[in-house]
Amino acid sequence: MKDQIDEIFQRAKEGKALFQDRKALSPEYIPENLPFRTKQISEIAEVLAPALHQSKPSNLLLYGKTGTGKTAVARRVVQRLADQSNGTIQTPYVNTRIVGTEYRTLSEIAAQLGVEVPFTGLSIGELVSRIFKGIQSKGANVVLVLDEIDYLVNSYNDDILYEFTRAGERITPGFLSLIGISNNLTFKEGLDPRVLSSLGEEELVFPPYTTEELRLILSERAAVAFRPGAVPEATINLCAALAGSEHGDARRAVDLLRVAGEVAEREGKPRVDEECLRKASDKVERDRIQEALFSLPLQNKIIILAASKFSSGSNTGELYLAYTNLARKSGVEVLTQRRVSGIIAELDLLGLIEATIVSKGRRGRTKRIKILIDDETLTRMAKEDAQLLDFL
DNA sequence: CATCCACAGGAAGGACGGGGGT
DNA sequence: ACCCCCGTCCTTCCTGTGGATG
Repeated sequence: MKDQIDEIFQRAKEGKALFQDRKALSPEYIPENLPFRTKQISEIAEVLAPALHQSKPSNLLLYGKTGTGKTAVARRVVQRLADQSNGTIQTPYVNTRIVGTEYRTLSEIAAQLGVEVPFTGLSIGELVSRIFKGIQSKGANVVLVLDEIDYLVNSYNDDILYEFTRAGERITPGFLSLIGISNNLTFKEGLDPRVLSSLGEEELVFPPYTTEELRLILSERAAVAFRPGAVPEATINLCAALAGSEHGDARRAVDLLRVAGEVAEREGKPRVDEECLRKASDKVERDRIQEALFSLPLQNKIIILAASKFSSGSNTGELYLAYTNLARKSGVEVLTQRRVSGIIAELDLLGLIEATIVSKGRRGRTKRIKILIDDETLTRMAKEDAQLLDFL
């Protein structure tokens, strides 16, 4: 018994020695140095520079896949701009996908500008005019960063962008410039031409990091985050390779390294070896699935359970029938096939099931559906929900 | 080689709940 | 008190379609 206790404490002591600054691997951390992005940084800085002598900078559009440094670069440059302006320039930042809706995007902007608005109840138009009024009354200059702007445009429309791109007419002494960040290279297609020509005054593309670049980024971060020698080079290489094969996403690479460190810590290993990394890779994926699964609405859960009855996969018609039975049995309202078809598409997007369109010629066209979740996880999900207990 | 199945998935709109302004 | 707005889920109605089959 004594040995066991000592062992745990010993692990904790060693584990503590593994990390020296864990924050350096957190998703919000913006490193002092942003490698391989000097060109983008200076271009953005040049576009924004006129702001410091009171003239409106061009609007700017940043493109690039997730984890290519768009957000970090934009935030860093904009923050410096705000610092240099002695408080004359405000730089609100909103990630439209994270806040979720048009309304919340606007109220978040308002909040960051110090404009008080109720968190619901107003019309979009009212919110927009309050924001403009607020800016106007303070005589402020604003450089607004809208992250994942493609989400906003695709889920809603470009009305908000239209308002902001013609803000010049409504804010007379100051200005409002827009930096849009998009993961999607084709999102411009759905844009109103007037918005496009204004928003796209300047454009900048962020290419994915190569495996070699990821390797350098990771070792730089590791040097800050971990005690010297805690992360062997082979681990860094593997981590870069894993993330590199998935479109050069630096955020994911860093996240993976952090989890690997936590695994090593928990297991009391003296260093973060390749095995830790592989375990971390599994864990990240499992966590993602579990998170998505457990937070599903009831109907979606029932559909997943219905899908799980077909061990070799099913199609939309079959699944709908099974779902209907299941829902009836538990006294839950039965949705239409159209809705179920929509939910199937959502579940596919979440990676919880795999749905591929197949054509069976004269016997129609449907989706071949397979669940990607093991029974054990599924059972745990059903146990969480009182209404689903019967299905076990 | 046209046909026709079994759906896919877009468009519009409705019910409902949370919350305004005046 | 009354009417308005938004977001979330759904429904209804609809047009579109890959390819085995007759």
